[in-house]
Amino acid sequence: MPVDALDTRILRLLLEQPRTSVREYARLLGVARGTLQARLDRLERAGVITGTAPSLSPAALGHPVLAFVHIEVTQGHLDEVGEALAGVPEIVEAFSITGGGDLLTRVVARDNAHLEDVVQKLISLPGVVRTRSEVALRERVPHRLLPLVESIGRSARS
Amino acid sequence: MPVDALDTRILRLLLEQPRTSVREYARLLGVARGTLQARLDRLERAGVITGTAPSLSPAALGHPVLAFVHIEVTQGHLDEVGEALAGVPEIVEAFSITGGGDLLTRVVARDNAHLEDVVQKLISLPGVVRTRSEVALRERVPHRLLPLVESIGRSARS
DNA sequence: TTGATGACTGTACCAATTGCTCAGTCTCGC
DNA sequence: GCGAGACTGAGCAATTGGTACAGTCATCAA
Repeated sequence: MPVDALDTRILRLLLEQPRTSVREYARLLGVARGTLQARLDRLERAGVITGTAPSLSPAALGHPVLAFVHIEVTQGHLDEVGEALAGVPEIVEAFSITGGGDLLTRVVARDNAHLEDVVQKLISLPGVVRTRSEVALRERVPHRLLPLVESIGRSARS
Repeated sequence: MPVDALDTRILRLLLEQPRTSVREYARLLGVARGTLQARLDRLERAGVITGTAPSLSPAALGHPVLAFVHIEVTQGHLDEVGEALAGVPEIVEAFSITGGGDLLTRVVARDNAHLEDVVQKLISLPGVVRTRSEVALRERVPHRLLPLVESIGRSARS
C-alpha cells in the first residue's frame, strides 16, 4: 500500500504546517519519533515527497504576468523543440499534450510586452509552426494538494 | 530594490540545495549568519518566498494522469464556477484566462476513466457550458524557477 | 504451535542548528 | 558632520536531527 491512513495524516500535517520539527509532528500525531522518521524516509524514497525546496513567487520576483502558451510543432520536431524550451528562463514548465504535435508551456513575464518578446522567441525556434497564448487573469484556485491528499485519505480509510 | 545580487545568490542556493542549514548557507555565501537570516525574513515578508511546504508528486499519490481542462462559462457565472472548482479535490489549480468566460484548470486523475468522471462532474456544475481537455503526455520541462532567478540575477548585476 | 519478519514504541546520546540578543563597524545620503 | 540602515562576529539557552538500542505486538508461513 503506497499511502495508508497514517501517511495521509503525515502529509496533511506537512502541508498544513510546514516548518515544524519532526519531533513536534510526532507529538501531534501521537506517534513515536522513530516511526515518523521511518515513514518520512519511506515517503521520500517512494517519490511521494519529491522535494523540500521553498516555493517562490514569480510575481514577487517581478514577473506578475502568467500565460499558457500552446506551441504547434511540425512533425518529428517535438523532441527538438521540447529541449529548446529548457533554454528559455521564462518558461516555468512545459508538457507535450494530446493533439498532434502540441506543447503547452507555462510562461511568466514582467509585463505584456515582455510576454510578446518571449512568444516571439518561441516562434523563432526551428520546428515551431505557430503559437497560441492564453493569459491568466486571476488565480481562481491557488495551487494546492491538500484536498487531494484528504480525498485519498478518505478512500484509504474505507 | 526587491531582489539584489545577494538575494539571487541566496535564492539560487535555496533552490539548488534545500535541506541545508542557515549556518551553512552563510558559510557558502561568505556572509554573517545574522545577515542571511535578515535577508530570508525580508524575502519572506516581501512574498518572494511563499511557502516552505515540501512538494508532493500526484503521480506517486496514485494520480499519474495530468490534464488541462478548459471550461467555458456562461456570462456572469465566472465567480460562481470559480468557487465551485475549489470543491473538486482533483483540481490542483485553476485560473480565469483571456477569451470570454474561460477557465483553465489543472486536473490530476488516477486514470483516463477517472479523468472522465472529473470532467463529467465539471460539466454538471451550474454555469458551465462546455469543457475541452488536453491530456499531458510527457513532462518536457519540469517545474523550475532556477533559470528565472539566474536570469533576474544577471540583469540585476548590470 | 512455533518461529521469523516487520512495524511501532520509548528512551537515550551527541553534535549541530536555531532563534535571539548585543555591541561594534561600515556605507550611504542629507 | 551625522543619523539611519545594513552587516559583522560573538555568545547564549533551547531544540533539533541523526542514530542506536531493546522490548512489544501482529501477521504470516512452516
